Amino acid sequence: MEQIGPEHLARRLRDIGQRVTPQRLAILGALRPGEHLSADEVFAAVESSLPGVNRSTVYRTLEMLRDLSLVSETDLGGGARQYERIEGRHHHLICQGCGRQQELEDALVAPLRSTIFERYGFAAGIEHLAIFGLCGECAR
Amino acid sequence: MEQIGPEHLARRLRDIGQRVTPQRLAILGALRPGEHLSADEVFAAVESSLPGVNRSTVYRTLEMLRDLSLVSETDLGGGARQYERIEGRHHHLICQGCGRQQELEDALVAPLRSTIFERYGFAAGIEHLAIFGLCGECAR
DNA sequence: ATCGCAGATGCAACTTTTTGCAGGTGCGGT
DNA sequence: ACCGCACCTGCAAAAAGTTGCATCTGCGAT
Repeated sequence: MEQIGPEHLARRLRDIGQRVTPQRLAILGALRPGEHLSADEVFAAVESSLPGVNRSTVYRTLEMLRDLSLVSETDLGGGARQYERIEGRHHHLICQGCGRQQELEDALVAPLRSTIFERYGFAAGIEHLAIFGLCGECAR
Repeated sequence: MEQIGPEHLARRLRDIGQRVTPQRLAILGALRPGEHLSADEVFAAVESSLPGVNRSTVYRTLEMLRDLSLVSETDLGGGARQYERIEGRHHHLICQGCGRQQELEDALVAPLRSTIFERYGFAAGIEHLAIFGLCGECAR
């Protein structure tokens, strides 16, 4: 059971050589594992706890957090991308027929990661994959 | 060696129950395997061969072609998504350190597709994966 | 060949995301 | 405790992508 607090986040940022700013704490604090938010929703949440924050700061910070693998960014083609704090790898199967989503355990994806490393020496991230296709029902 | 012409594309569209329109032929015709274009570049190309086409038509058509797996859509985080005609599956390894791209054969990804199908009965597309991470050089 | 209509397109407004730049601020070094 | 400056942020404008609606058009049925 991991407790997350401002100091925890601050340490995590500092550990990876990033500056700790109120904006970043607020943005990271607005995200939690298992909850998908759009950039705009993040903005709204941050705005209430720290008025005056700019949209572009939210976008830039989310981009940075994505690059650091602290946050996943997923484009479900629905007009706005979804952001989520990463706490352990997981993936989604998205049916293009009915739109339903299903979680996919990382165990199935892990072999791909290792194969890629063996074959290319490439350390693949693959923190959060969005795999599109057709579910059993819709395939018929 | 596959020859592609307007009639070929038309047949392909009709086969999957889609209407054949000059706009669609032009858009599909502007794309070719191995060449990544942004939506705007597609628009420019189409515009010259078929003046008056609207941007939103380009976006809507690209979206449809993506859903039909005729075209791949990839977000390389560089401001605009890249589109490419699919002729056989292939994937990319993208290094977040140096930005270099490397092709990844589908053979390595195919097992994931089958595992997902066995386990969930889900027919995954995965036509064109963009996998981020660190190449051998940058990992050091 | 013609008709009818579901599906496509053009248009315009709107939302979402990116970018250049000027000023502000965290934090390592003193 | 204070300085300096590289890194951040806010701002404003532009670029990229989406949507609602009225009109148009491919194509199956007549």
